[in-house]
Amino acid sequence: MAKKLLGTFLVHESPEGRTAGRIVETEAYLSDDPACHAARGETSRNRVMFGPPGHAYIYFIYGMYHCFNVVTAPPGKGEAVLIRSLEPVEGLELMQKRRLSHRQRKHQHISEKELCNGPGKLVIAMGIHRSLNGVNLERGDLRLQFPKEYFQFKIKTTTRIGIREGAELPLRFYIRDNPYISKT
DNA sequence: AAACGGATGGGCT
DNA sequence: GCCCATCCGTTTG
Repeated sequence: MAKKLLGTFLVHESPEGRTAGRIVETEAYLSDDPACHAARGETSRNRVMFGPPGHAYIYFIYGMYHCFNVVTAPPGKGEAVLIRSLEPVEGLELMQKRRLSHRQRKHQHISEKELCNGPGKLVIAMGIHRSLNGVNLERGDLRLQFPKEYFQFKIKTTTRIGIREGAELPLRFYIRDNPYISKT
């Protein structure tokens, strides 16, 4: 599913406006994987990971940021895919405004490449709020939209970023040669 | 260009 | 009390 989500569009219709991006980098977190929040059973934080697939799992990290995931396993299993980078497609000015408001030096410009090239960054740029934790991504303001036309790309597989346990597992995927990746 | 440390607070043992 | 699926501004080479 982490590979299958590459190329898919993430769309958010918010009161401020509409933003959209193409998913270009993902990581899988599996039920038997020590880096997975769900690996040691259900808690109040990871509850939606054990719910139906196609819903949003959003969690708070490092005291300042949120990460957005898609639940990808049948109820009870506890698996999700972290969305790590988007290629900005729509609402770039709104993305810019949201990103700048979270910075100290607010006059500086953020390049298109850096708008959504990281899990914390894309959550800010897309205006994804913690209140969207658990929503169905098939319909609603925050949704996944599968592309109407297929286009070819090659998938690069690497190890995941920012974890200790399970760091050797090949569970990070990105579109090869895409310029909007967090780290190559 | 890379390396480093501070910010900042919820989750879990 | 330690850990953490991160980002940013500053320092160093």
